[in-house]
Amino acid sequence: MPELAEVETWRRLAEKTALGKTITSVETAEDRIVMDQIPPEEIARNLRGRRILSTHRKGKHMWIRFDQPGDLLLHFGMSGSLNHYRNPAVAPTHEKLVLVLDDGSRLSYRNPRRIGKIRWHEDARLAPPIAALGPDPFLDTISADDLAQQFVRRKRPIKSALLDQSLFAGVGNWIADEVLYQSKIDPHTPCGELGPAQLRSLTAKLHAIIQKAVEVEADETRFPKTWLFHHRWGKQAEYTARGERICFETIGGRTCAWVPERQKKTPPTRRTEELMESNSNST
DNA sequence: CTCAGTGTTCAGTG
DNA sequence: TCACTGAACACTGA
Repeated sequence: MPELAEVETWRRLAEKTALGKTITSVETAEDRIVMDQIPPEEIARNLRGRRILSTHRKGKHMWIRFDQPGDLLLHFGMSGSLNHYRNPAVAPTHEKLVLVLDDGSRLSYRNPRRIGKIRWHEDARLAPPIAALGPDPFLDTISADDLAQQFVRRKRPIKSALLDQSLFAGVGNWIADEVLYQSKIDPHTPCGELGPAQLRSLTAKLHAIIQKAVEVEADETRFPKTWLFHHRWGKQAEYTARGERICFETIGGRTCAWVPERQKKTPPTRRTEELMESNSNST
């Protein structure tokens, strides 16, 4: 499930297993959809003999830097993953790129559904998809005040804005739904109509959820029991741990799982805050 | 057999 | 131009 937390977990895997090692050989698949800009043979030629110096991530993109200029960019799309193993007999299916390291172990990128890209760039930070990314909620702090500025007069539903990588790099469909559920915000709410208390709750939950997901290495079995996540897949799992009914609806072109009973347009917290503000203004 | 899906991009609309 | 929507992409599994 390649959203921010999964990609960060894979970056750490690469960091732990491959840092400082030299690539002795490279195996590539003949796949000109995943490797759409550079032929597999060229990627292999570029990589062979290089030493891995650092690993990086922004949003759902990760890249590896070497002892010579040129970055290897990995994007996982809907179904990709990164694996590390020693025994070639246990190789996963649909491997697209395998880096064989000087200790004999293998760092492997796979992508069964082929929506995802392996690319090469002199400087990944300047590469087209990465350069356009907004703040990453794990690397950067996103403040409620900044959001309030961004959202003035914006009418798109908050659910759709959360999926916008130029606003929240790395947030995907389940993280967006989880944030809205935990901060009790109706996913249809136009961005510009969100109150200050809602924006504070949203930013706090955004950081907390991602922090937790990374902390447990994106292992969903270790996500807190109260999360909507455990109940949002499939059609029959229609109730949260609290017994609330889950609604499935398309918003911003994606299926949104939400709980109308809990996620109201104008929650009590906002009313309270507006009263407090008008009181303090009038005194 | 049909359709939705953890993501991104691009054509099209107002 | 801008803000936004929806289809397309490739494949798997329910």
